[in-house]
Amino acid sequence: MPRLSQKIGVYQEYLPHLSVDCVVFGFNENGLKVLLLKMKHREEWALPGGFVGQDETVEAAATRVLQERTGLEQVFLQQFHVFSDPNRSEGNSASSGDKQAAAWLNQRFITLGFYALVPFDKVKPQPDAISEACTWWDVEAVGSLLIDHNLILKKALEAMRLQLRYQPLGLNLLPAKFTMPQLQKLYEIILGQTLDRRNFQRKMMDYGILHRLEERKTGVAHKAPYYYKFNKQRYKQALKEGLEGGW
Amino acid sequence: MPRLSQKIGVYQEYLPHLSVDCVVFGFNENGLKVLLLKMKHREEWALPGGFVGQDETVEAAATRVLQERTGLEQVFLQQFHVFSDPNRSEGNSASSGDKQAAAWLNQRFITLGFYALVPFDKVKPQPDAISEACTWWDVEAVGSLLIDHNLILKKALEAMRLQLRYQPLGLNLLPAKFTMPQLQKLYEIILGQTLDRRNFQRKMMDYGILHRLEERKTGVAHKAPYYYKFNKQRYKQALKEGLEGGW
DNA sequence: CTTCAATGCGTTAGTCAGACACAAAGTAGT
DNA sequence: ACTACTTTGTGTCTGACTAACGCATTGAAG
Repeated sequence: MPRLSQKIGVYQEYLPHLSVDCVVFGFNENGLKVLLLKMKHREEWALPGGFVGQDETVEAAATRVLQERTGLEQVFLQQFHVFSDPNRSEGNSASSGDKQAAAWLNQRFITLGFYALVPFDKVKPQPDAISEACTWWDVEAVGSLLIDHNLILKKALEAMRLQLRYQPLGLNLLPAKFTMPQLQKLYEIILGQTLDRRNFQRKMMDYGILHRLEERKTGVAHKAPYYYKFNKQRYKQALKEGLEGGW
Repeated sequence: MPRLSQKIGVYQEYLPHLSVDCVVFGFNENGLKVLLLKMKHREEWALPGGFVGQDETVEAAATRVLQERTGLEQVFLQQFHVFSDPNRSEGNSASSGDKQAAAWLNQRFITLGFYALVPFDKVKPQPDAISEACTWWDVEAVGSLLIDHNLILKKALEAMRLQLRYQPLGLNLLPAKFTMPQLQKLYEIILGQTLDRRNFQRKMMDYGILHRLEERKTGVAHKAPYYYKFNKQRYKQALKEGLEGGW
């Protein structure tokens, strides 16, 4: 019975009771987006998720899930919370025809929440075997999600906005060369509020993680903005040490 | 992972591959302390840890571990990181006589890091079944710990100091009534730097989470300081909303 | 009752964020 | 080509907050 053992083998590759869920954020001019999956035979949409291999770090597992859904190799990934309510999957028993699959899916799962920041326009959302769709949703327009995924999304948003206060952001979301208005738009969309153009520029430049190029953007209406790029060394340093003094 | 705060022979009560480790911080006049266990037949000290029950949240598991080691019921507990390097327990195979125990302990473990803030003088450290000692260590004096526990401790310190910037702290570490110098000492010890007495007082009072009592401390040399207590309602509100504006 | 260390309260200078003004640049329409 | 309009680059002002420090008060010790 090679088929059966193969199937069993698939799940045996993973650690039981443990899953990862990824809140994948992207942004375009219309707002902050999150990548969601529509499961077959289910009403609700869900966060892309997966399991942890026997010999894999949880970061690697999340990266793998992300690679499969978005095609992206290098993304900014951050673990932010562990969700472990024993009843979190209440009322969501799996109804697969495959008994092995059903048994696996009906376990109690403790899930590790990750959020990722990805370049919206470089992502080609791809559904997995058990999904019929995989698309971007406006964060504001997300309805009722599977299990506790609404809670996971909410926590991810909080964690990301908090992190924005003391860590730089943008290296993994913007092109190598970008303009100040682009960067500001990113911050505004993530924070959900408008910011003063001039104060924003001063603050960002004072952080010392940006370098202005001589080159200006061409082909745009009105005054051509300068291009900027991140000083990656200082950027990484700021990631470690934080941006603001505090005490 | 030869740390075990539970009885032998009941491993099926726990989820496999998953553990919790608690970095328990306390403080006294001499500095910031961390609670460590000395395992039997082992050189290194270790963080108190345990496993997650089949029907238990990870927070409940950490709380249970803490209760067993410190006797405390209500503590400030915070999850801060998941440690999942497949080789993290490299070179630390369990050598228990109990084969069942050895099999359990030699699993690969993904551990959930929690840090706790507890009132130093109310704790009665108690070793578990497989430990010969459980005592406070000065954070600065901690030597080489079991497995990756030095890394866990380092990450916990970073997470706690970061959290201090935008959340109030002290409710769970200080007596109900305390003086301003006491509170300042706490902050100085946790942050690892001295602070200006007068500016500290102003800043804390401006947060609006403190209430000064009429009562003054008695029996002290020199001028008697006022007692303060936390306004618990505002304190909890500040925990949720954060202390500083940012953007 | 003098000394002394610690506390309570206040003052000043420097820094930073927020709000806004104005000049420069580039496109589009006439 | 000229004007109108929009967007960007830079500077200024004000209020709030932080850091640094001065000084009087308190209470125990000698």
